[in-house]
Order: sequence, then structure tokens, then C-alpha cells
Amino acid sequence: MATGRTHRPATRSRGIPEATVARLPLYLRALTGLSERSVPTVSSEELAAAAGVNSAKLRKDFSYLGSYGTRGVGYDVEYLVYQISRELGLTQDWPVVIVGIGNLGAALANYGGFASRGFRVAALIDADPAMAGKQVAGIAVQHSDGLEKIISDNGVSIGVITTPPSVAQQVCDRLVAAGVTSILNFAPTVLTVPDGVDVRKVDLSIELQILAFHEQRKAGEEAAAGDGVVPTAVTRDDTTDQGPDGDVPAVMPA
Amino acid sequence: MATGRTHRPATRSRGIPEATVARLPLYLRALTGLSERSVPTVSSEELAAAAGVNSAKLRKDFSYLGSYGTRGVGYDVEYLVYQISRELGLTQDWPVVIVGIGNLGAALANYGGFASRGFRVAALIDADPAMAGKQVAGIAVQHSDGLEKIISDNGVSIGVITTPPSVAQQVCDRLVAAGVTSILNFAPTVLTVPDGVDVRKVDLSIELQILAFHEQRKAGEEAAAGDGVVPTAVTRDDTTDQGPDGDVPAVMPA
DNA sequence: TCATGTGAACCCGTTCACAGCT
DNA sequence: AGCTGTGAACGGGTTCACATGA
Repeated sequence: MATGRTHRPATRSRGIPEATVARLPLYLRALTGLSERSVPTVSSEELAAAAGVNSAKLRKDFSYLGSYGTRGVGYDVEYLVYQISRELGLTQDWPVVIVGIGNLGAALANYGGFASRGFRVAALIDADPAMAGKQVAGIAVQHSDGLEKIISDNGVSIGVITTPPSVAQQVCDRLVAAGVTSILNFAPTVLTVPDGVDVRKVDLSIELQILAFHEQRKAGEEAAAGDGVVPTAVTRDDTTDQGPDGDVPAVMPA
Repeated sequence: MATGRTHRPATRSRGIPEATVARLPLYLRALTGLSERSVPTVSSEELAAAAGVNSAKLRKDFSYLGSYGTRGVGYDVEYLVYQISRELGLTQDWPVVIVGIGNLGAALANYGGFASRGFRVAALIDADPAMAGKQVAGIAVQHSDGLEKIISDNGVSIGVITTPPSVAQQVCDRLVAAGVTSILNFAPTVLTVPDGVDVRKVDLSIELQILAFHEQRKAGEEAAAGDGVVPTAVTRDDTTDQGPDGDVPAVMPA
């Protein structure tokens, strides 16, 4: 496979740190809430609280986008919603295909948060002939035979894999060959993709295991410390949320 | 907040970095696969490839657990499976409750990867009276009125929230009050919890937005790079050339 | 005066390269 | 010889603290 050089051009201007990118959706959601309540401006402190991060981090994040705030005042909510949306590419339409319409696939198809932002479910695809034609979330499921045509006809560049792990890699290969360059993988498998293709994974089992690790440690410390709520290490402080895998966007090379 | 002193007491023994913990499940999965194929030993190189990380990182990760390998040979698969399982706390049983049995909740209840490791679905809980009694994944759904009793009767310390975002915080509060100290949140909301409670979130919408960001950037670079006789693998779709605001000059507000 | 924007210090995680053991 | 285990260099991200400017 011609491993074309991705040519990372050290774009200092558009060089937004990955960690910042991962938080932009969080800010956007908080801002959308404020917007719906017609709040005109927010301070970094308020917005940070709503998004569950600290204000210094938020200001630093925004500084990568530009100087969108007003000193002594704060940020204009509507303006910021627009800027972040544009930065994330949500001002355009992203047709998405979901492959593997089992319980999870159906759940995602029905998920409202999809369409609310620029994403549109262009097609639901399943390998089971019995599924073909069935309506899920108001969309007819199509057989996987036509996967390639569906991708190209709809200009799909983002694919969601919700198949059993045994076929995830094959599905991934076909998606990539058909032109998909971003994949969201729910199957518990390590996907191998060519350079230039982004893969992000969501793995329930891994999340639970991480929780179990901390849970076990709590129990151990509890016993050792006798009683009393001793938070200690484990969680940072406020808002202990953490993305899937810390950060690492899982941009896997071939 | 209350954590006045971080006091990292040189806990060399149990001081496993968070990033390492997040990868242990990955190693465990790869090892389980090898175990099933009766492979006796693996080198860091092989195992790393199977887990999708590089070997230096893997060795460093394992070094935090102890010296479980044999120089010149590699790691004993079975032994490592046991050690990692133990470290993650998977040698014990973790009863889990799922709150919110919609599409997603049902999907998770049916998810096999659950029981395969130490996790057991102790109860399915929903606020809809019409759901009560219905069987999902062979388990009868219970009404949320009994949430507290269910938690304590089963000694549940891990809860999964798959409710609509509007009620996620309330559900979270009740879970925590009832004794749950680890929460896996699928609702697109920032949960606020007391110190000592772990929250991990899984957010489809955020993942897609991150992918969209990179996707947009790919399209932008493609256009900027002129034609590019060296297409990065598959980036040959001409569909994404609508970059109207590829890089709009920052328009300052007032 | 107030909150943003940012250099600098700091911390964590990754990578390198080789010492150490089998 | 071969592969693990790890000190040290490196780099990205977070936090601090204050200069900057409305």
C-alpha cells in the first residue's frame, strides 16, 4: 500500500492541541444551553463550571482559537457558539453511515444528539438479509452488499461500526476502500487502518474495567484507613470526567 | 477542593499512572486472545502489536506492575492474564445496575462483553411504569422507585446511566446517595458528584465532533495542497471540497 | 476595577537507548 | 544473542500568576 506521506506541515496557525479539540464539544454544549436561556455573555469562570473544567484551562483553550473575549466582561455566547461550531466543522453537513444494526446500532440511529449538530444518518447497513428493508429510526436498513455504492453516492466520509468484533476489521477495510476517512468504532477490536484515516474507539468494557480498578483501590484504602471519607488520589478534584482513553485520539498508522 | 495536600508519598508500590491503567484492559484483551489460542509466551513486540501500542510503552506499563517478564524470552501469557486481571480488580464480582432502559440501555444489557469479565448486571432500572416487569436480556426491568433498595441489597458500587440527559443528574444523585461510587455516564451531561466518586463518560456526540474536526482539516489541506499526486491512501473523494469557510479571517466582535 | 490572554513553571506521559538478566 | 526493565531526554498539556486592555 502506497504509504503516502501525510506531510504534517507543522501548521502553527491552525495548530490546535488535540486536548483542546476534545474539549471544544464540551464548551459548545454548555454554550448552547446558555444560548437557549438567552444568556448574552459568560465569564470564563461560569462557562468553565458549566463545562466541568477549570477556568484557566478554558481560557488557554480559547486562546488557541483567537481572542474572542472581551477583557473585564467575558465572552459573547452567540458569537462563541458560532466560532466553535465553525472550528469543529459543524457548520457543514456530515453524512454518516452506521454499519451493524443490532441493539447498539439501533440505539445510535435513534440517538437525537446526532442530527442536532451537523451529523445526518445517511444510511443504516447490516449484513443480515432479514434486516434489509426494515425501518429503524425511520430509515430503511440496507444490505451491506451495497456498502460501497452507498458511501460514494452519499459522499460519506464518516462511518460508525457497531458490528460484532469478528467482522469489524473487514467492515473497516471496506469502508476505507470506499472512501471513508474517519471511523468511530464500537466493536471491541483494535482496528488497523492506512495512514490518513482517523479511528476513535468507544469501548464499554474498557471503561468498566477502569472503574473497577479505582473501585478496588477505594475499597482497599478504605479498609486500611479504617473509616471516614478519604478521597485521596484517585480523582483529581472537581469534575472527574475523562474521555474514553484519556485523550489519545487513536490515530493509528498502517 | 477539600484536598488540601496532594502529598504524593512516593507510593512506588501502588502508584500506577492513569494512562497505564487505561491501557491494561487493552493488553488483557490481547492476552485473552492469545490464551485461547494456547500461545504460551509473547514478546513485548508481539503483544504491543496486538494491542495497538508500541513496545516501549508496553514494557514501561508492565514495569509499574512489577517484573513479570523473563529477559531474553518474553512474558508468560497465563501469568500475565492473571496479574492484570487481579490488578484491575476483575478477580472479584462487580454487580452493576443500568438505569434507563431505552435503546441504549437495552443494548448494554445485551452486551456480552459484560459478563465475560467480572461484571454482572444486577438490575435494570427504568422510571417508566410500563417498562417494569418487562424482560430485557433475560432480566426483569424494575421500577426506579426501588433504586435505593436494589443498590444496597445487591451491594452495587458501579452504576451505568443511560437515561435522557434531563434526569441524569437526579439519577446520579440517587445512585451516589445509595452507595454507588463509580458511574459510567452515557447521557450527554456534565455530572456533578461528591469527592471520592468516579465518573467516566461516554459521549457519542463528542466523538463525532472530534472526528468532524479532523475530517474538515483533511479536506482543507487537500485543497490547499493543490492536487497531490500522492493521495494519502484513500483520500480521493472529491466530495468534500466545499470549504467555504476553510479559514475565515477572524472577525472580531465589537 | 475586572476578567481575558499568555509567558513560564510545572507535571505527566511518551520515547529513546542501553544496562542487566536469561 | 535476545528481550526485558528502566534512567534520562523529550514533548505535550495543565496550572500559575500577572501583564494587558476594555
